[in-house]
Amino acid sequence: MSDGGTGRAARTKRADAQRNKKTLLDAAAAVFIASGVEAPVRDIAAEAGVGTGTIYRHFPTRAELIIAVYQHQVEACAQAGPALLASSPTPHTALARWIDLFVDFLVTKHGLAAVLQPDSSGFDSLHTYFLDTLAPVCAQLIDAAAEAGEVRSGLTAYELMRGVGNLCIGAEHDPRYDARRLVGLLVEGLRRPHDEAPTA
Amino acid sequence: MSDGGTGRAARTKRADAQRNKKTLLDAAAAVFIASGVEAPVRDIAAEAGVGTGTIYRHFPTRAELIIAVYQHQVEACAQAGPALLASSPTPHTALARWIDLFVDFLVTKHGLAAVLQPDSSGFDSLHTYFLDTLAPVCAQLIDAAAEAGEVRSGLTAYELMRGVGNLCIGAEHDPRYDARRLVGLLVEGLRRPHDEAPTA
DNA sequence: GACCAAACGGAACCTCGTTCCGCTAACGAT
DNA sequence: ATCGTTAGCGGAACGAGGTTCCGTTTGGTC
Repeated sequence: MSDGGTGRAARTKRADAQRNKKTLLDAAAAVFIASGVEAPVRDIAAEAGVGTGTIYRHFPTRAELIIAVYQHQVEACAQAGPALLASSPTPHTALARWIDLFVDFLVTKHGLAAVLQPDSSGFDSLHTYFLDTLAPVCAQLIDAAAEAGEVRSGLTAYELMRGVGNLCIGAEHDPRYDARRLVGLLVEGLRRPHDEAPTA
Repeated sequence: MSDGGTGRAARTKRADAQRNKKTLLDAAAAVFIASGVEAPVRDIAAEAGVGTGTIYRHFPTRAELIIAVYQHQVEACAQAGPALLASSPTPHTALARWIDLFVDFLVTKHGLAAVLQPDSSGFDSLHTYFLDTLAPVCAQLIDAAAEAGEVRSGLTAYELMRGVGNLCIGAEHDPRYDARRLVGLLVEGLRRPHDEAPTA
């Protein structure tokens, strides 16, 4: 077989390529922390000590690089959903806590929220990845809360995720704007008034 | 005196300059409707049939042009505040209606909301203009509602405006995302629970 | 050690905001 | 009506950013 010595099943990447990919991810993470997610690709290349072409060989687009950098955290957030549902007193509390997690994540990554929207000039893949990963989890929490009669119905998980994401935009450099508080209000508004009839 | 014939008090602009300014505003408005607020300056220049330099003579920056185009509507929105307060059954209702007005405005202008954030690469003036114009009105409505004991305290008009603006981002090309609904939820969350003590 | 495709680096390209500057023509003075 | 001044104009040029291209380097194989 043409399987490389290191190799698992199929075609293994060349050693320097693997090394570069990791170097790039580390460099990108560092630059994102230092300069925000909107940092120029060239800066990341410089930090990693590679040419710009190398970045594009590994990540077809800036958005893919961002996805790769945050993938683990997004997945961790997704996995926290069921756990919170199990450990929280009520589903609405679980939902609120889970959203807090998400907000903390977004708010601490400079500029990430801003780039989460569809058609943000080629950032569709980012938007899609985040939403595809997290919306199902969110839906599960919403459904649980709805079944418990704690929230109004009619709001989709997609909408809620987008709303929360939007509220987090620009929170990082503006001391006058507290995204957490607004998200809290939104989640509070989601709560079904006691006099309102359940849908189910 | 060096006062022009047409002139009011001081130096009057040349006739062609005034004409071009109006042409530019019209062209910009048309292009914004057709292609969104993010349309390239060159497109606007082309639509108006002038060179790009001409745009910059009249509007030092893209943001200033956008401000000029929407100035009337923003001011109309600001003026609607007191009127709504007078004509609505309760201050919270007035606030909700006024915010609806603002949301309708934002949602119908493709991409406007997205450009309303601070440091959106040189769009600070836009952010400042919108907030300076509308936040005081919003504050008046919030205060009235707070005095009536209808809303929680602690949220600034600035924060609310930014939150609402953020929620409107990207609402225009995404049928799955209804900004109005989310803003409605937010305003609902603002309502003070009946069992909560007033602050004042 | 030689060969070859995978990977690399970075110049080049495109778009977009903004600036610069030589030319045009509006307008007040005569 | 003509002239001179200069506001105003057009669009080339610049810089920044994402992405592509291609000649060169190099890891892996025989």
